[in-house]
Amino acid sequence: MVVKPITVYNLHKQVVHELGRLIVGGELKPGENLPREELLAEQMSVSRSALREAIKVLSAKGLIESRQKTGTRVRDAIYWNQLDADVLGWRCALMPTESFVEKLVEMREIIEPAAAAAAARRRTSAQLAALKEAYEAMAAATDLDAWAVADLSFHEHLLRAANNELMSSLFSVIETALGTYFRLSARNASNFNVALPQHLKVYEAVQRKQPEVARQAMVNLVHDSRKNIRRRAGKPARS
Amino acid sequence: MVVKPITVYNLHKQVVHELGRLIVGGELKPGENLPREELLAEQMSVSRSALREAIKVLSAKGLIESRQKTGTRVRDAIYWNQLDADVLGWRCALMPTESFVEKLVEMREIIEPAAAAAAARRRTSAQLAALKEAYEAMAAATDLDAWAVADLSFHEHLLRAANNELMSSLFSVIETALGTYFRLSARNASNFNVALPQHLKVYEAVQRKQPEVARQAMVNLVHDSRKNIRRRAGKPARS
DNA sequence: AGCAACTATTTTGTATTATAATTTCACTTG
DNA sequence: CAAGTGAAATTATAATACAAAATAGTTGCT
Repeated sequence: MVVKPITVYNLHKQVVHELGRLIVGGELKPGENLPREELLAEQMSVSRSALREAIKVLSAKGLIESRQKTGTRVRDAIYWNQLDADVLGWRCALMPTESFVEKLVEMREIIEPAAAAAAARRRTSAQLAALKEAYEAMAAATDLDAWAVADLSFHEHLLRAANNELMSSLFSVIETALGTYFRLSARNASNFNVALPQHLKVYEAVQRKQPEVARQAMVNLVHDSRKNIRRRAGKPARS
Repeated sequence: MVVKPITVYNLHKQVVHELGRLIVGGELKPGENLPREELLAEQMSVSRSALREAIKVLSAKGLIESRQKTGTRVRDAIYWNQLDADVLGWRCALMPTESFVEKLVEMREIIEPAAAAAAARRRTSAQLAALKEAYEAMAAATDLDAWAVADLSFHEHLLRAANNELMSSLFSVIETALGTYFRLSARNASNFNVALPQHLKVYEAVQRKQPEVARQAMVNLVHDSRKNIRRRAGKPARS
């Protein structure tokens, strides 16, 4: 049985990730110049064409800036597209400071209650049904993995029910980034489903179209889950 | 007097915008294939190299997907990077539906009160000084333009004072997008500064480090400004 | 000496061509 | 009819040449 073909064959993507990590990881500092294209291409053993495709992508993400004669230089961090999935991913993987986790959690705490309220106002019956299904999967979960999957599904369906693609897009980016720290929001294997009643309250408020009730229920939910995250993230983040 | 040199000289960027607009504007529908590179390059009068660089950028934005033999096809809208500044910009320029403006405004109403609260907790004295300066510029404004500039500056400094780059990045994207509809949030030339007292309340709460007061003041502010936006955007959005 | 105009140089931007890799699809063969 | 086989189409990569822009240096003029 063959493991996998994986002749990557998207050289420019590899280059994007390699350079992206160097920049976000701080090995290439803002203001610094990249080697000129011909050299860099040789150093990375790719053609200038492939390298340039990568450079354009990184420019689009705001990480670098090219000018003739001057060369290609790393831009200051304030210009980076912080909400780009790649940029955020590199940041999480390479600079997992406790303060940054806090920022991600803060974003989640801002979005989710608002989304719950919006969902309570605007959810369709089909979206409600999907949310119910996710909740029931959570209730039926007997192990941590099943719970985690259902939990994520619940929140995704809730966000979708808010009927604002900007909101769900933001949530998905944030959630993916947070996922790199802790696969699940549950405390441990034994009492993973302590948050079930809180999810029920959110669901019921959305079902009954009570925005403020839904918001408050979600505030309580994320407030409790923050405590868990603190406990789990505290040690590794400090190291 | 020469107007400007502007030998654009970033062909791939032009191509990005041209194709991006076609896709987001709906002229190229999801599932549809672009002409193959050689043809498309000829149609747009650019080299295949420049075209490919553009294609890579659009792929990074989630708008298209290339595969050998199959070709390059437009992806479904759920995969688009909705929070990308370009994508959002095209969306605003090409599909200015009233419902989409509502979504943008909703995002703003979620972020800004949260940012005000965070700023009240974490602002440095330097950030407070910058905020004060922006407020004073608003107070001193004698015409609409000056007011608008100072207003934007106030909100930007507030967001920066929240010390969460994800939050300020999101705000900047949203604000830019909203800017395409109405250059300013003021009602009209005569009473453009009615919101001045509300801004003062926000500033004072931030100064005194009262998060909940700051949040509530900002809620009131954005709530009022929403009414203005409705009045200004109502007509053109419906047409 | 100082300033302006020109020139040379360096680096990215664009174009062109050739070849490789991948995937689909039709076709063949057992 | 199934499984493999090969041809064709399209993107992926590479290599090369030249154009444009911006900087730095140089020259020449006052």
